[in-house]
Amino acid sequence: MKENYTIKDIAEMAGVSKGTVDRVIHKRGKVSPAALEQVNKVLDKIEYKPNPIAKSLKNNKNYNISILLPDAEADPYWEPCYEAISQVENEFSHFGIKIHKSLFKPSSTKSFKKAADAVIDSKPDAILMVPLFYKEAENVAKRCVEADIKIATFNNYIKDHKINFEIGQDLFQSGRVAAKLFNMLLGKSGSIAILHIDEAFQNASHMQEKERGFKDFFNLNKELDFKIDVHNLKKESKITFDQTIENFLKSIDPIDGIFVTTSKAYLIANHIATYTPDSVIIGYDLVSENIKFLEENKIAFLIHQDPKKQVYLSLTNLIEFFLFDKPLQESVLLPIDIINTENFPQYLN
Amino acid sequence: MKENYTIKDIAEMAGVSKGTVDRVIHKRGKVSPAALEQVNKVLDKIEYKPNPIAKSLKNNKNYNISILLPDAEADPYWEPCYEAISQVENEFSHFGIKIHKSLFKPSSTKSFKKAADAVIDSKPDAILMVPLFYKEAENVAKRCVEADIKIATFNNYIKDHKINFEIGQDLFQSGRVAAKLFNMLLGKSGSIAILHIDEAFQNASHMQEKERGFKDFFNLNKELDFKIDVHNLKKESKITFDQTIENFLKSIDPIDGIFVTTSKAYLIANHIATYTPDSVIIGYDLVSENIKFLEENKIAFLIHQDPKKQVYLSLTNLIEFFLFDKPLQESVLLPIDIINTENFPQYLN
DNA sequence: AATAAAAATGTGCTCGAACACACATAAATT
DNA sequence: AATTTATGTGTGTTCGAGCACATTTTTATT
Repeated sequence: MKENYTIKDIAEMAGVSKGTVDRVIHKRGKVSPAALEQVNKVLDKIEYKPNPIAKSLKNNKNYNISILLPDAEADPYWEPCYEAISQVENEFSHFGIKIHKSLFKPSSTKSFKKAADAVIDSKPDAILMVPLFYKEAENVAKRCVEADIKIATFNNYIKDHKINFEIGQDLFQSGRVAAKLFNMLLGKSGSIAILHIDEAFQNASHMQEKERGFKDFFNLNKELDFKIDVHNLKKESKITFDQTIENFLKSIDPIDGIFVTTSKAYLIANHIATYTPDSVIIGYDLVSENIKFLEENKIAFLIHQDPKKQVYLSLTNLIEFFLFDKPLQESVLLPIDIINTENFPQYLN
Repeated sequence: MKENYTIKDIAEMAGVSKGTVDRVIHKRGKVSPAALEQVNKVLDKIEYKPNPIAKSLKNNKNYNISILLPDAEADPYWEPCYEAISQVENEFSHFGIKIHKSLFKPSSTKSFKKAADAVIDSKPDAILMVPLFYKEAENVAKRCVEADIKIATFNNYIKDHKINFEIGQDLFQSGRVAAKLFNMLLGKSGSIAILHIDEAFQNASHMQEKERGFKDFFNLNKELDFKIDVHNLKKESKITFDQTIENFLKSIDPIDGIFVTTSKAYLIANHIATYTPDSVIIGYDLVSENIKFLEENKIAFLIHQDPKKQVYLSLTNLIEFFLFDKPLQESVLLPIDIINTENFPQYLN
C-alpha cells in the first residue's frame, strides 16, 4: 500500500507486458478486454503514480518562460523582481529552464503591446506578466490560450478564467490592515487623507480596492469617528511631481493621518515636517526611499506586497508543473506584511 | 557557453570515451596524463554541471527523514508543524521520500532523550529536531555526525557547527519589534511588564533573547522614558495555572503595556478586563486562543514565528539536497511577521 | 623477444517512463 | 483453404549519469 510501484511491477502482477500496462494507463487502446481488466484490477489496488523523475528525464525538454514586466528604471518597485528571476535562473538552468525577461514602460500601453507581441511570437512555453493594462492583458491571455502557451499573472489581477496561475495580494484587505493600524495609532477619532499618488494612473484598480477596504473598516466600526478625504495626485504639466505634492500639502489643513495607496509615500514624507508634522503616514512597499523615511520615523508603517516572492513563486510553480507535473495552484494570495523600523531587513532578502 | 552539455558531448569533444570523462570528473584515477589534459581542457571551456534529474534517477534511493518535535497535545503551538509535514509528504512521497514523525513531551528531557534514541537507532538519512533541551540536543547532533545522519534544527538554536541546516527567527530583533510597537501605541513614556509565561521554562533562552531585544530598544532611544518590569510566571503547586495568572494580575498596579514572550498571551488577555483593562498586550504566535482575543481587541498585536513555514522549508531544503544535490542553506532567518486583526487569515495557510 | 603484470580505455548495463516497431494471433475477405 | 486485414502483445531503445567489467595498450620482468 505504501510502496512506489513501477510499470514493470504492475506488468508482472497483471501477467502482461509493460507495453500493455502503458497502453492502459495512457488509454492508447489496442488492449483486449481481458488484459484491460487484469491491469485495471491491479491499478485499483495499488494507486500507481508514475515516477516524476523518470518521466522528466524521458521528456528531456527545454522550457522557455518569458516574463513581461515593467522596467525598473521607470519605477524601482520592480527591482526585486529581477533578483527573483536571477535566483530562479541559477537554481533551474541545469534543469533545462530558460527565462527571458521582457520590459515595458509602465506608463505606456503601446510599449506593453509591443513587448507582448514580440514575446508571443517567440512562442515560449509560458508567459508570466504584470497585467497593468486590463484590456491589453486580456488580449494577451486569449492569444496565449490559442497558441498553447501557459499564462500566469502577478501583482495585478484580470478576472479571466484563462489564467493558469495568478498571484498577488488581497488589496481590499490590505486597505483594512492600514485602517486598523491608523485606528490603533490615532484612537477613536481623527481625520485621515487617502492619497492616490501615481504618475499616470496605471494603478487605478489597485488604488480603488485599497480605498474600498480602508473605508469599509471605518464604516463597519460604528464607534469610530473618522473624517476621511480622498485625493488623486498626478503629475501636472509645467511643474515637477514633487512640486505638485508640495502644493497639495500647502492647500490642506493639518491632518492626523495620511494613507498613501501606492509606493510613493516618500514623496509625502519628504515634506511632512514643513506642513503637517504630526501626521502619521502609512504607505506601501519597501523601496529604498520609503525605508529611509521609515527609519527616520516619518513613515509609521509600510505594507509589503513582496513582488520578489510573487515572481519567485510564479516561476517555481510553472517550472515544477513542467518538470514534475505538479498541478498549478491557480490562485495564490500572499500575506499582507506589516513593516516597521525593526522588521524590514528580514523582508529584503 | 549556454548549452547543457552531457558527458557524451564532453567525451566527443575531448576525443575519449564517456568512461574516461567520468573518471576525470569523479577523480577516480586510471587516466593517462594525456587524456586528463584533453578532458580538463574541455571542462575548463564549458563549465559542466551534471543533469540533476538523470543523476537522481540513477541514484533511485528512498530517503527517510525523521522529525523530532513536541507533542501538540501538550502545546497547540506545534499543530501547524504537523500540517507542513503532511503537505511535504504528499508532495514528495513519489520522489521516494519517507517522513517519520516522532513526538516528545515538551516538559520532559527524558521524553526527548527516549524519542531521540529511537530515532537515531532507526538510522534515517536526516533528522529534523526542535532542540528544546540544549545539552541533550547537542548530544543528538554529535551522534548524528558519527552515524552520518544529516541534522537540522528549527524553532530553537544550539550554537553547534555540526548542524547542517537551521531555521528560526532573530529573537533579539523580535523583542525590538515588540518594543517599537509599544512605543508607537503608548507614545514617549509609560510602564510595561515583560511576562515570561511558561509552564516549565523550556523556553528560557527564547524568552531571554526577546527580553534583551526589548530592553535594548528602550535603552538605545534615550528620549523615551519607560518603566519596564520583568516577571517570571510558572505553574505553582496546588493551584491552577490560570489561578497563578490571576493572582499575579491582582498583585500589580495597573500598567500601560504587557509583553508576553511566549504563546501564552491569551492567559493574560482572559483576565485583563477585570484587573487592568487599559493595558495593551503584545504576544507571540497564532494559536487559536490568541487569535480569539486578537479579534476581541484584547490583544493588540501578535508576532508570528511561523513554525509551519519553518518545518516546510527545513524539509524541502533537505529533500532537494538529497534528490538534486542542491546545497544546504545552513542558516535561515525568517521574517518577523506583525499580526493584527486584519491580516492574520493569510498567515494561517 | 616473449610473457606477465599493470595501467588505461572503452563498452554496456541500470534506473523508470514512454513510445516506436516488430511480431503474433485472431477475424474477415477472396 | 489461402491470403489479406485487423487487432493484440511484447521487445527494445531513448533520456544522462554512474559504475562494473571487458578489452586494449603500455610498462616491467624474465
